[in-house]
Amino acid sequence: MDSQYTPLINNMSKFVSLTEGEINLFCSFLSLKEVKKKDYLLRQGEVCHSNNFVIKGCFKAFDINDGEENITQFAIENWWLADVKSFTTQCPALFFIQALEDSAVIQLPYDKMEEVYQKIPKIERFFRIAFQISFANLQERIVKMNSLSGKERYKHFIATYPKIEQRVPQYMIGSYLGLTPVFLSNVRKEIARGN
Amino acid sequence: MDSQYTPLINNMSKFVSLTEGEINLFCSFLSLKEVKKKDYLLRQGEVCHSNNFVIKGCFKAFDINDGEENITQFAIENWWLADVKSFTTQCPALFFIQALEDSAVIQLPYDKMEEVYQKIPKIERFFRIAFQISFANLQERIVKMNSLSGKERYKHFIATYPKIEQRVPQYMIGSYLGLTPVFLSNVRKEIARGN
DNA sequence: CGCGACGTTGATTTGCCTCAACGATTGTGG
DNA sequence: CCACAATCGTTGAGGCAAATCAACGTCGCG
Repeated sequence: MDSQYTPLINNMSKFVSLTEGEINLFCSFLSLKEVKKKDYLLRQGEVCHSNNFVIKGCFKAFDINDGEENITQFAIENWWLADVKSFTTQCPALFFIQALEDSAVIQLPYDKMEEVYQKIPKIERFFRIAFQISFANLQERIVKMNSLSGKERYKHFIATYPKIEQRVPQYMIGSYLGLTPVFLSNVRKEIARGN
Repeated sequence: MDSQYTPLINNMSKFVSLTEGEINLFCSFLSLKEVKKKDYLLRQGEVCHSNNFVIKGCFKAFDINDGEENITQFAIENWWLADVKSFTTQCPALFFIQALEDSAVIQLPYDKMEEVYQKIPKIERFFRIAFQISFANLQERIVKMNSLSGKERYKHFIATYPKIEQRVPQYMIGSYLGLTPVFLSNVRKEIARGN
């Protein structure tokens, strides 16, 4: 086992231990997709046909409201990324997903999920755990959105996701945090002097 | 099968179909807990030992920040409720969970989860689906928190959760939406005249 | 080189909060 | 069964955090 899918297998081995046979079978459902900078992995209104695991590059997931883009998620190497609602129910996607760098993802297609779960129940276990943890993380994020000021949210972000802070423009971090670029610039100036 | 656990079994049958034997086995892991109005199902700092399914009454989940309570979730009949992070990792809970009415929940204990998943894999499938959908819903909630004004968030809330709006005080809905009672009162007045 | 993308700065505006006071309703003990 | 205290919602005045508007400097890139 030393394929292009190794990073994904390593990620899953955190929660489930797959046999050689299971790994080979699982990999037969996967495919690799490269996405050039500024290209879209998904557009609002389309159906999200696959769950994606980032092995290279960086993405943003966002919607557009009154012409303003509103980022809800970043994803870099070893993150899963999808419009989960659209992927789950095969309804039109709420989000655009766009590459911020030349990127690559491993794709797990919706129409193979039932077969995957049936043939390799450990995969369903993996996603049970992954979604459970992801849910807990979103809950914490909501708490912070409601209880912290803009400056506090920014400080928390750069402490929590230093790798993202280095790779994406400030104004996108602002969008993720619900702050304008102008305000974020002022916050950064304040922080630069001692808080 | 016509026990006190029927509402829970009905809820789970939306996603998985259990045999008579599986139902009986599953029910052997459950217990019923009554919670009087204003009593706590969980306190911040405690470990969340069970996942709870509300069969009667109403709860709020909140944390306290600078003495201000900050509600992140309501739960009424047929909702699941837990501090998911604490339940998952058995770390100290971030949330208080308090009954707003005389209530009752069915409890599924953490230390039985592995056994349940092993003996009844369909249960793990159920929670995979449930957490996946819950995750999608939280993602949508974050989008709305970032893109809607206070008035819009309130209008969306009462349209989406009319039953909760009728049962809990306005100021708690405000807390859930990140708004003060004073501001919410003004918003309601505006809405009462035609928007 | 020239243009677009990005960050910064200053001036002004606004959405929402804080503070304070006041009804209305509910509940509770005497 | 009444008196009194909590609880909850409302109203008005004033204040602050963050948005908007506008202009400008810098950098990278076609």
